[in-house]
Amino acid sequence: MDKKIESTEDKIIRAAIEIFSQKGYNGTTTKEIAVKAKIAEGTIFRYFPKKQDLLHGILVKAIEIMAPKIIGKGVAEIFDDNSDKSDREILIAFMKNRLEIVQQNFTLIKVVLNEAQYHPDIQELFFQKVLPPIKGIIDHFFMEGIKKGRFRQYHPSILTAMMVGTVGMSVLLQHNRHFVEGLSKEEIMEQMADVLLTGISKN
Amino acid sequence: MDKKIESTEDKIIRAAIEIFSQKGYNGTTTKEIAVKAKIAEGTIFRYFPKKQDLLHGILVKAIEIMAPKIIGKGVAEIFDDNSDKSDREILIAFMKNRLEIVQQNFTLIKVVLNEAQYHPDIQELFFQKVLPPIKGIIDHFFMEGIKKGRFRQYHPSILTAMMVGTVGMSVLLQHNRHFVEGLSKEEIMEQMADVLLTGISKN
Amino acid sequence: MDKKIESTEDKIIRAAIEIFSQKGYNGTTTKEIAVKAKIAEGTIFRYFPKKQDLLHGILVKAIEIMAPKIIGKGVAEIFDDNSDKSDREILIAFMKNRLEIVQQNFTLIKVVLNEAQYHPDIQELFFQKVLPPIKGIIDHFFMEGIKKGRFRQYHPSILTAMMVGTVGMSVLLQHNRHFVEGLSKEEIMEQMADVLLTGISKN
Amino acid sequence: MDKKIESTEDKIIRAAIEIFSQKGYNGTTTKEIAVKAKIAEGTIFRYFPKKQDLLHGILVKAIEIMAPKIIGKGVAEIFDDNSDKSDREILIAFMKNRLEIVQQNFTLIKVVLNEAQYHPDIQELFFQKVLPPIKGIIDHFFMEGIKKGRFRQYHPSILTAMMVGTVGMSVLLQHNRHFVEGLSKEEIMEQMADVLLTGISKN
DNA sequence: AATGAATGAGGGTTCATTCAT
DNA sequence: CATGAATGAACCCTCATTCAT
Repeated sequence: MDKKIESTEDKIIRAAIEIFSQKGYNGTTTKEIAVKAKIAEGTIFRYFPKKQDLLHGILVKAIEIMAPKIIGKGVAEIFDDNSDKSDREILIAFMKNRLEIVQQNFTLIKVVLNEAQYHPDIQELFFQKVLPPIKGIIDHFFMEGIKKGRFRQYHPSILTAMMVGTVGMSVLLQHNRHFVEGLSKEEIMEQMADVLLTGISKN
Repeated sequence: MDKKIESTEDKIIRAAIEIFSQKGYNGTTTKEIAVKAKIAEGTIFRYFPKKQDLLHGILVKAIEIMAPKIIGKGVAEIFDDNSDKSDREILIAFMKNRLEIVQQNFTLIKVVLNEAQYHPDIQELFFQKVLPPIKGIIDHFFMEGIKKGRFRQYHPSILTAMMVGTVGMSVLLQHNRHFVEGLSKEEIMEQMADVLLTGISKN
Repeated sequence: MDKKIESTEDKIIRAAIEIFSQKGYNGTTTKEIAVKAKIAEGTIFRYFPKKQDLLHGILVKAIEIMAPKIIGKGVAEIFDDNSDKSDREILIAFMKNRLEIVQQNFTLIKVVLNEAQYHPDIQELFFQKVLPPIKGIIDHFFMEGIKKGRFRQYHPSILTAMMVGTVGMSVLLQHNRHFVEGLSKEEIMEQMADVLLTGISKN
Repeated sequence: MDKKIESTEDKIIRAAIEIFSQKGYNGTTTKEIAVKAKIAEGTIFRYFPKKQDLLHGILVKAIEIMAPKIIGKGVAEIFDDNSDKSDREILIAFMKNRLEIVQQNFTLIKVVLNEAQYHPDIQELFFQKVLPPIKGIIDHFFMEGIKKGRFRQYHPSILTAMMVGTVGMSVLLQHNRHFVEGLSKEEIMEQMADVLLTGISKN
């Protein structure tokens, strides 16, 4: 009953995300998208007059889907629900939650990040609409810690960058079983959070 | 006088790397490469019978160029030349050196990493020829620190992953001036190394 | 009003046969075919993904068109309708009928025979699907004559080969007015049939 | 010692004939010819400025090689040396001799006949220089027979055509073992000659 | 004379886009 | 609205031909 009510536009977007993530934008034909979406090739162009427009549609979709998860519930939930937890537990919960979100929307994120490299308009949208709120929240998190004297005096954006880099790496590690052997996804994330936290914390 | 003695094959490879890094493999035409290399389009196919073969040529080039830098001089230089330095100074030197190498070969690395996503054979080569030696060296560095009791008991590969992620992020930061404002490349790298080191070190 | 209802596929096949017969497969461009068929070049590839496939399409067409003419009506008609005629009249009718069929489909046959030389798959199809039935019928005709004591004891396949060679030559003679001067198509065919018949007949 | 003294031009011609006969003129690259002739590709163009010129070279070669065999020795030899033989023996010897010549120069003849279809200048040369003498000789042979009252009153050119067609078919039969089973090359030729002779002879 | 690297026009083929149904 | 046949520009690639060595 989920598929039945999916609009034609959504079917197209979904198919496009999936194939773009596998073959890249330029490596994907509109025919392939039509087949995966189970519609006629011509139908795509009723919704997205140019193939390019599909990328914009995807980015809009990405913002729609991820914005609430990242901005809305995410932060409040973690910090409020865990107000009685230690810093370590909070950071780990925070990073695990991020990892979760990224992994759930992996193909979507992959497409956006990959194509942003080559499409200046996508890039611009990404740097103006997508990145700032995410960065803002994490920056804020670290700034609070610094202000409250629990974290050392680093530039918050650097800590944000490191956390993003760390979470990013841990995502990539999930896709490369040989890199770290013998540890579960959770354990990896925890050890990484530990290193970060120890490096950041005042004592 | 530099260009005069460059072989036709090298001219092609160089042009291909440059344009692939800007537009991606599938977004680049052999015509564009020919124009940039200032040769006839047909000449490309004397050296690389299929466009695909250009990617292999690039990967081979990448291995040729970077292998000595990463494996050879890099490690010995830093650790031997700095044997009287503190851990902090060594790690910073190490990471800065890495950053330098990555930045000097940024377009080349960008192409390889991007296309490895879509070309299984490139991916395989990368995971079998390129990644292992790099990972081995860094793993070794951290294992030594752990063995000598200076670093805590983390899984070395996790520390490697974090360092790579950190260096990777710092490269990206160079290309996004808005992310961290007010700090130089050096300062960013140093703060990051500091966080890592503090997180890792025993005391 | 004839052309209007011709399918795009048939238009392509027809144009291809015509140009292939004039310039050979390798001497013909898909562009030329498209122009002659009055369609866009790209359209050809909706029906025949590879240029090669055009040859198969033509061979299939050839079998479709000629099989009924050769196997079906041809034999029955001649032998049944002429049961009261002399051997000479039957053979002449038979050969004339064959000549007619070959001449009507001259370009088609020319293409198949020419390209069979260079395309093993076409060759195989020809020797397995096209030749056997034709040879079978003619062999049968001569075998009957031999069995009934009207023809001498030659190997039937040799007589078939001679008849085919003779009809083939007479086709070529139509295209070379200088070879036999002063005789009509009918007279040539009749004299040839006469020679054959006299050579074959018992008395 | 045969190859050593072969001129570069002859090496090219020989290689060209061989490959043209296998792949056709348009299906053959000058590179392939160069490789088979064991020379550099550029060398071909010193002798034959255009690829087309190779065909003329081949035709000239064909005339050079075959003219003496067909016109000169051939006829005299057979008729003089066999003056005490029966008509049947003479005709068989004649046809066998022709068959021999054709088979020895099969690739050469194949190329000329095939390409004459598509190259008007080759065609013209063939119909003006090659065909007439051959036709003339055979016509003469049959005319003599008719004049001397041994052969019936057919148009000589028709008999020539049939003989050529018959010899031609027998050549093709050599390349198709399945057509006539159980008979040797000699037996086939003899039976064919028998049919022709019986058909032609007066009693 | 011979070489073979370089050329570039042109070939087969792909694919985003249009449009009549 | 949806379809899919048709389009043709542009792509990758081939190959006859040129020319510096």
